[in-house]
Amino acid sequence: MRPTVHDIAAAAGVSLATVDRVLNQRAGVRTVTREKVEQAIERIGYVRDVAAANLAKSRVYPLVFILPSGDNSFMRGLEEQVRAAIGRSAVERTDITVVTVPAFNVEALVAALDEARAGSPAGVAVVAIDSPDVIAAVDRLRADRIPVVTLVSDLAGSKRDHFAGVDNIAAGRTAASLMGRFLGGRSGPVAVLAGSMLVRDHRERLDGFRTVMAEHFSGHALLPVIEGQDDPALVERLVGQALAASPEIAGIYSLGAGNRGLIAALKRRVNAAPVCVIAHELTQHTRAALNDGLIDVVLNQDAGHEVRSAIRVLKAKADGVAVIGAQERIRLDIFLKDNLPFEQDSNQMPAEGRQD
Amino acid sequence: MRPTVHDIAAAAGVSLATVDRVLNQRAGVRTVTREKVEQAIERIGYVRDVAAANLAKSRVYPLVFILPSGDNSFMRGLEEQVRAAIGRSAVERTDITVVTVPAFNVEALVAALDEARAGSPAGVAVVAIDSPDVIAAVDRLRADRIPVVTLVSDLAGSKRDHFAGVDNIAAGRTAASLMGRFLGGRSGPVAVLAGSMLVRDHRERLDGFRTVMAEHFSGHALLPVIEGQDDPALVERLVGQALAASPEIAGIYSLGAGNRGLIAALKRRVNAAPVCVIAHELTQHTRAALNDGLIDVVLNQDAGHEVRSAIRVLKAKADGVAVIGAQERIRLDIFLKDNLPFEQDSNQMPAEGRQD
DNA sequence: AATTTTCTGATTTACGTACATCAAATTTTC
DNA sequence: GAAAATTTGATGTACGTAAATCAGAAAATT
Repeated sequence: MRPTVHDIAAAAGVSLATVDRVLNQRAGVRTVTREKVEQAIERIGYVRDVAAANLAKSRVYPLVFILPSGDNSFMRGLEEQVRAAIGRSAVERTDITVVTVPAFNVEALVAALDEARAGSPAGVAVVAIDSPDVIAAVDRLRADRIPVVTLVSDLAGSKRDHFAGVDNIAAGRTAASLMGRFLGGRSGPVAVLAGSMLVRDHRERLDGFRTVMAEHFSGHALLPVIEGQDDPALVERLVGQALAASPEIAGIYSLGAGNRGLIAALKRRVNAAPVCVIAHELTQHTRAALNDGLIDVVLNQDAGHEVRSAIRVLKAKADGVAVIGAQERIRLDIFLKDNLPFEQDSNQMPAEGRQD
Repeated sequence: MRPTVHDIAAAAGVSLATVDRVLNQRAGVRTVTREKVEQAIERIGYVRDVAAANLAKSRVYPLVFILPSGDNSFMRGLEEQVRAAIGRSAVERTDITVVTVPAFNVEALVAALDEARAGSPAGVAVVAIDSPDVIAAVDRLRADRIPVVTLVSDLAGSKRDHFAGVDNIAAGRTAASLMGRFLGGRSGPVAVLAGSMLVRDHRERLDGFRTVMAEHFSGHALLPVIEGQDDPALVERLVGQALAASPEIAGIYSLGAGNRGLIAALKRRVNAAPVCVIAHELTQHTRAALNDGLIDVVLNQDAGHEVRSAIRVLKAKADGVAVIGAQERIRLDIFLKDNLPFEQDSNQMPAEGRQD
């Protein structure tokens, strides 16, 4: 049987009330007594029963998720996953608010962070923009002891507790490695398509990609980066221009969003040499393009995992409790046509999960 | 506020005791009354507070994990992950027993399954061998209403509740796709190294690999499958012979274990043409070989995820509760040198997880 | 209509922790 | 050494559910 607070009291030779004062860091305990209790806890190996504690506290975790608005498929998928988590809030004791702010807009994001802070939630998850103002806003939250998790794009230099997203430098390196090998003997330059250099994830992917291309595949020149602002229409226009200007392009690495535009531009090409295309994020568009052979590789981060991980971490931080490190590492999925998972409605409960 | 059992009682106009009888399917409630209560539950949207229920029940989940013995690195890693889970058992209310049986030994596995059954645990997780006797043993467990999850290798045709492992056909297809593209223009046959055709995961990987090679890369002949019994010494000998017999080999797909032997055989080659090597499972050996350029790709399944998923599913099945489907899908990791995760001791708690 | 059987209600205790109150004991301060 | 301040103990209630007991009501059987 697992030891309880009563066992601590007996082992330390004090009353239950004193144990409670020590456990919940309440005032009114002499240092000697406190140490006696702490030693007893150590000795008998007491671990607080979090479920019972939460029950007694009627604990709920008010959380705020701040996401970019707009019709970026990946971000909408992310939002959908947050809403799925809201559906589980009764079970998970969460009370989640979703706030959306215009993409790449520092001011709006700072305002949203400060507003979240005013509500003093148990934690905040945010898709960060890399800017000193945002860092300051995040640090204000931390100063109020509100845990913060960055989602998808990290915020280096801030005091955020955790980053729930993939290693974007590794993602860029992987893209380059696959690109170089898939191109094999073929020659020709490689184009890079990004959203904006304002967000850290895009910058990091580019860095990783450039490094490996230069190191191992220097035969392929890199064309100047195309910044498409994650906007399909703009992307389509810019990629069309690039393909027209350099018909000998051998590969395209799309490290941001707006892939609908890329796919449209690729479809318009006729009788042209094959291009190796590597893109990010598995959406209905990239999935279809992968199946059609228009895209060769999709690098993906599982939005559902990221959201669930962010929630677990925020709850743990709010309780000052440990986290299973390996479980919270978000992995980079590499999808070829051959290992595409079956499409599934993320809100749908699996048949196997029904009550007997 | 979330509705409780008291609210059901009030809404249905019955007593708490009756509600309890309905909720816990105890006898002594007329059908009409039962329906009245069920409707009330539906109407007010009651969800059982699992934490409180478990507390009241002092519920623990005795689970049995049955794994192959031997020095297969992946299986030992799996066992380590189970032991890590045992370390969390106080928090997770589990009581896990690990049983190891000789690999590829149907009789021993059946005996272990029957012994587990005798202890009437809350669930059993098993690395299955594909055999009618094993199917029968699993179905005996299910007949006793003991949930069964197959781990790593599935057991088609059995009544197992769930499979915690990767899609091995997709894994084989992916291996072939990468192999074909990495070989690019190069010619030469491809060798396949398996452990045993007794286990379903190996057969499925082979099927997937053959299909895609035949479909898209028929220029590369497939040499007869080498069965190395997952034994490094045997593998080294057989691969050495194969390389000597067919020096023009362009690629090797190792779909089983015993990769230490493969790596040793590769290292012994000098002044030979490059061979594209794709192997399964990230262990210290394959990791080193990947870094050294001896192996090009490692396909991996995360043992920690599989174990945690198996536990979650078994607990959920034992409680007759739904599971988040997407969370329990075990993904195929594709590792190149460039996206290798940092090595980390799986038992080690991350610094960030410590108490403040 | 009387009896047996089956259902339902009322009530209590328990799970492990949190939190509050009040009295009693111990220290500290002057 | 007495008064004041601090520390500790004893006790009870609460969280939401499980499970048990026993009395009483309703239904089914004779």
